[in-house]
Amino acid sequence: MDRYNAKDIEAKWQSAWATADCFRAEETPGREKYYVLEMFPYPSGRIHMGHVRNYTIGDVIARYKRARGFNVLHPMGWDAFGLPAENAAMERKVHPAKWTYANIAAMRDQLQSMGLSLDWSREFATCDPDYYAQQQRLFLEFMAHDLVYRKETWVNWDPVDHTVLANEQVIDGKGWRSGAPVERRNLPGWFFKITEYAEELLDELQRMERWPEKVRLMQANWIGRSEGARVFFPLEGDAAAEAHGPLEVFTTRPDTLFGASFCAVSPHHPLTAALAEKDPELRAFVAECDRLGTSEEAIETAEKRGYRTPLTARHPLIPDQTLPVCVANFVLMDYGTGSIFGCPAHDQRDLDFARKYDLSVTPVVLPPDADPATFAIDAEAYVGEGRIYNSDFLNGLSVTDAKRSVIERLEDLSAGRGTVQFRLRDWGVSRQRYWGCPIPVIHCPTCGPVPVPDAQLPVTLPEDVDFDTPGNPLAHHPTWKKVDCPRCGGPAERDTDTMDTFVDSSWYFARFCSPQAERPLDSAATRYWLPVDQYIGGIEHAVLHLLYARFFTRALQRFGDVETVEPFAGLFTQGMITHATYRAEDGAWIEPNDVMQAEDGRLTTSEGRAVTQGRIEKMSKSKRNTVDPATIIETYGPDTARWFMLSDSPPEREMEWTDAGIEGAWRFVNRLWRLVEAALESLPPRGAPMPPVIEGPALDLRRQVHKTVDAITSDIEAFHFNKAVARLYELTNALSGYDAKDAAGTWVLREALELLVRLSGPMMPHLSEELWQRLGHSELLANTAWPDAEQTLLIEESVTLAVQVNGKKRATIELPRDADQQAAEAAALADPAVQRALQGQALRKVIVVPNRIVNLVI
RNA sequence: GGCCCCUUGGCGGAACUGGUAGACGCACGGGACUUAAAAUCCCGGGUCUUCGGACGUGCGGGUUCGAGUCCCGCAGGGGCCACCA
Repeated sequence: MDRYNAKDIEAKWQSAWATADCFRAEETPGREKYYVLEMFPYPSGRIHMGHVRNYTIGDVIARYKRARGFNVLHPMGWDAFGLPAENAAMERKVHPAKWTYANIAAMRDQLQSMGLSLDWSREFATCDPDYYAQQQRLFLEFMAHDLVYRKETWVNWDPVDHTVLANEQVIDGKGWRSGAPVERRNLPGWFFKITEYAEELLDELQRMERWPEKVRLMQANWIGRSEGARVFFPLEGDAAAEAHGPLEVFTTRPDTLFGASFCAVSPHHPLTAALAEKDPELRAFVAECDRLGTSEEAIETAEKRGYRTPLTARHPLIPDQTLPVCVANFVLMDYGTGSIFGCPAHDQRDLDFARKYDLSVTPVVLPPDADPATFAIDAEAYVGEGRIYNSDFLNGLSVTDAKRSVIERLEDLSAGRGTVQFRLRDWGVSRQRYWGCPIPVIHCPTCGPVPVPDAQLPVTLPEDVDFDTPGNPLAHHPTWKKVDCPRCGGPAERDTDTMDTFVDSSWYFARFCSPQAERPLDSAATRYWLPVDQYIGGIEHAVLHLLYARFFTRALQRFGDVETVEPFAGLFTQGMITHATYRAEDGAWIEPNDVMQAEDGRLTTSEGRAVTQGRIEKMSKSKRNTVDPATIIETYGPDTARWFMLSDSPPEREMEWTDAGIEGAWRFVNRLWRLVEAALESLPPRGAPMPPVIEGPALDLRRQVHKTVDAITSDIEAFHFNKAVARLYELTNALSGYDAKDAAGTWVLREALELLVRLSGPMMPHLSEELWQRLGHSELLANTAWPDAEQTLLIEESVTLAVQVNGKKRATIELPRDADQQAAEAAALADPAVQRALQGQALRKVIVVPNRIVNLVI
């Protein structure tokens, strides 16, 4: 008997599927569709284990749904713009396009070696001019629908690389590449109006039942709805400022208004700018605030600092009280109104600030058991519940009632109003980079920003660019940006920024419906295929990508391109792949490949250096604890890799990669092979009629097989792949111990093996396909329907019940299914172990749960 | 600092709405086959035990005939957000 030859067999079936073109998806009206999508990869050059897990899960679902008769769309593409390509250009003198497309070719080969049921005819990369041309059309649609606007804002600026950095690219206040301290700069850029949909994006989360609770919660927190009030404080002390109108602040604690002791505005507030014009000291203060980084560490260690302006603010509810107005470094311009009132007694930041600048601290919320005469605030603000006091008409109210009451009063006096504030900000998409989708706008000195006319699209990236000069290669290009204004014909310049790569991934799933369409989307195709029925990817995209895509889909609906507002009806977030880490004595990380175990169990490198094993951590290049999937697939074949990925750990949890684990999977692949091979000769021909009588071990096996069909079907539906794997092991174990005694016995054996192979199909497609052929089938397993369990075989004739005495298990009894209470009680009482436990005492109560348990209470 | 989640053998994990805790795999131990090894096959296992049983799902309490599952408190681990007023 042959050993399973992974390489030949797997290549054979991959080409058979390709020849049969099994996985090409076509719109078939009237046939129920199912769109399975895994988050498309960044073409770094090689796939990693996270990809293997992601695409294995997706492929199980896609193959299963196909077998269930759905018209499945399962496409693949490349999230191909981004900074690494520019870094490669700088470091290796290779053009980003060349580097990216070479990586795509290499990764496509690797993905194809996994045997995924993908429709490769729909493949595209976001850096294809065909794709980004359509994205530019969409950008112009956003402009036409007033969903994108231009403004100046504060960004992280790397003074060495001359570029804006995303927050994630600022590490400890320094640029991740240059290491230079990041500055804050005010730069113009384009913003998508995602905040226009804040309420809708938040509300709809409640109805997205097929999304993980965790992701919905993270998005809800990110959108951050707060109820509160806007309050107007009339300003005094400077004619210009008074003309500016009252100071508008946002608060979630209007109930503490009587405890206000100051007002503070952001260093970037217009009022600050107005005052700074004639106040050099204030200008210096603002400049200093800007030098402080926006990194986590900088914020944590930053001291609360303020600058006292000559202004005072009149309290809206206490006519004879005025409050000092400060510029404070902790007030953010882009949340609320960019200004606050400070109530030090009930807000820790305000308290820190008040103590430093010696401002008054008046408690207005009395904790439940506190004495109003003695309650005082020391170093900690009181933020809990309580009764309002020191607060005129609010005295005696609860916090909640006081909020309502004070808002009513403010509204009566036109001194404020109740409002809802979101944490979500508009999405800034301009990036000062080359390898991205050019923003299709021309800046004209007379006409302002002018959209590039449709006929002139796409605005393509120039190829002759210089990466040796720091900064944006598009801005440096000698001719690219110089154009005539499409409106007045005068000399003008292109926008030299490109779009955030998250824009590229915000609509690719819709483009897959009609990847060659002349317009961004073909509404007939999107109507048929969208929403994505099952989206699968990493939890790291819980907020940004998934929120942007939800926003985009709403915009696309407004443009008439799609019917749905939610892009992903079902979302599954897979866990990370972990691996043990190893370090040499000098602390250097050692790759698992280089670790050997000596006879005495000690670990060394191949050169004999001592190695210690560290914690099990997420696979990462920095810890060098990665395992290359290409090596694994080369050694064991894709089915073994896929099988191991699905075994043991539930897919949403972390999965530890171990050599023993992959070896175990390899053993099972071979065991399944041998099981079928060994049985082939004794089997009746394919399609032989079912024998009239099946009994004894054959019937038992048949019951188990059909129960397995039933169980695996629901396991796959529920993403419980580890349980499906366990059931296949159990069935295999049963088959190993099965001895076919007669014709009925071998008939059942054939049925069992065929079902075993069909159930394995989505998980180990190559092996299953080969065994299916060896069992005599000429039709591809990939084109074979999912089996149905024989319902009558799922019902047991006899059941085992546990018998408890006072809740402790004392025995088990066998009873016919659905035996009545008296029979169950009698059988329980007849058991010797039960009698021993009862010790002749009278029963006080008997609980019988049919087919489950008998509990005797004495 | 805020919000959320998790905790079951040596390990990963099973256990549908409260009803036989530990399926299945990994690792381990024993045996068979072999000159031998590998591969393969079979068997074993929560802990303790006076062999009757006792104790066991992070810890302490509660509800219930019955709790891994529900409730309260605590501890440990993890995640996300974070000068968000």
